[in-house]
Amino acid sequence: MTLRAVKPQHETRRRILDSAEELFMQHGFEGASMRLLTTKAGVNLAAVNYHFGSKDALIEAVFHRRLDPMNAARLAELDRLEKEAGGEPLSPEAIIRAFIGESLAMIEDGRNGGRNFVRLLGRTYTEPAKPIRTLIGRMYASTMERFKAAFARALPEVPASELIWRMHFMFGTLSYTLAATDTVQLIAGFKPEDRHDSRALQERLVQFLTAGLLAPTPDIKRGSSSSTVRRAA
Amino acid sequence: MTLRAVKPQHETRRRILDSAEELFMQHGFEGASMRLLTTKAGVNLAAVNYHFGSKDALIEAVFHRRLDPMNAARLAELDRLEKEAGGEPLSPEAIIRAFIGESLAMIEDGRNGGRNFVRLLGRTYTEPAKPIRTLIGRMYASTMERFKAAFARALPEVPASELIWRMHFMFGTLSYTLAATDTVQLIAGFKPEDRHDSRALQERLVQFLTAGLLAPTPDIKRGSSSSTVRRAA
DNA sequence: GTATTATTCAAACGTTCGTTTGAAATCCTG
DNA sequence: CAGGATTTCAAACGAACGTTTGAATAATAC
Repeated sequence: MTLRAVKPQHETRRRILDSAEELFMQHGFEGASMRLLTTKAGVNLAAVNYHFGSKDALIEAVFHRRLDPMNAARLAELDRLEKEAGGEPLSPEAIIRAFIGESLAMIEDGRNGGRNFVRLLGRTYTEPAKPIRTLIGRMYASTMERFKAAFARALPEVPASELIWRMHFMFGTLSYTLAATDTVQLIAGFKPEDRHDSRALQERLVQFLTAGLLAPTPDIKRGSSSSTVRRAA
Repeated sequence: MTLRAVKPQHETRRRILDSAEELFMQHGFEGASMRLLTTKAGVNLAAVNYHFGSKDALIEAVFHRRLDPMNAARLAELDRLEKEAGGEPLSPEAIIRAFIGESLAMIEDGRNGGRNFVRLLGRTYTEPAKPIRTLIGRMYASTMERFKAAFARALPEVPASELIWRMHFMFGTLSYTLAATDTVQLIAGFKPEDRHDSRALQERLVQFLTAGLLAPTPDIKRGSSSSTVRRAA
């Protein structure tokens, strides 16, 4: 009588991960209880402990499922660009696009939960719990090193210490944008149709971040103006 | 025998607020339990409910104590600048300084808990819990409207929709910087002495944000280049 | 078709949560 | 210094938390 389709190998695991992704995003890690989570997934309460071991292990699994491929794609894109450039340093804008492109494309993936994950990710950068912070730090370490090197090659005149701050700022802008664009609305006036248009959002972000990255640094006075920022329009 | 000094009117309230501020920052709102919180404050477990009514009311009180004066100072500074300019629109950089200056100065206030609050604030912008989000939104509404108007006057050539996005990006950079500068370290290489030097941080942020705000917009082609960002150095 | 393994399930575990209670202690006021 | 209001305190409340258990069920292998 039950017309259940063919049951994949680990359908239960996938259902749990999907629900966890969404509920962690909506209520936070502590706020999303096992009972709420398993009920939404349509599985038994004990299923999480059986398949993942613990709630903490489930949190780890949620991040590994999406973040590992995402960072791999970022590195692959950077590799592709560098191969294509044949030894020449890349343009800062191209590096920025390689980094933010992968996460922004996920915003449009409302069906498979990619959008949920991207918002969850943006929130997690400011997560207080230390185990989660170290987990995220470990998962990003190699990717950040590669991009830092790419930026350093593209901007040899910018001191390393300044570059790290600029990358910090850029990452913060992306993080906040992913997390808060359609939740917190401190500034009234957003057109709703803009929120999920990842193409337009990407262009806006690239404009903003590229300009910020290339802003004159107060320390080095190689150009004409030392500290004043020239108007663009 | 007890050599307790003069006990102010509401010493208990203040002690609770200070502990809550720090523990909410370290462990999140749900992770900081009443028992941990009251123990740290050196007060009885029931004191929070007696003085504030509930944990949620305590959270509200934590924000009101600092955020109301902070936003008032932002508006006062903006008023002062506009009076000084006598009808002329302000420079974008000056408006940015008026907005971020108040929160950055707090980073150096390690003794009175201002630093704790600023980090807590940065985290809260991506807080999942809806009551907290609406609370923060309400507390920022009028300030954001005033700054939006100031930016619009300073940048008449930027369309309103673009300006809102740029403000969104700027606020995100500030928020992430406040929250994550000395916690999450995705990019290795920070010099520790830089982290609490609010003066240097302010200059770095102003450079970055001003350049981002003034970046060429793809829509309007008033200047020479349409979309390409000119190198600054 | 039976034996073995993997998964699901309802129930209960001990702990911790935010809150309430009523009496004791302290502080103000007249 | 007496008396009333305010604040503190130890104890307990019911509810919700993550996890464990052992039997029932489903899937797989021989």
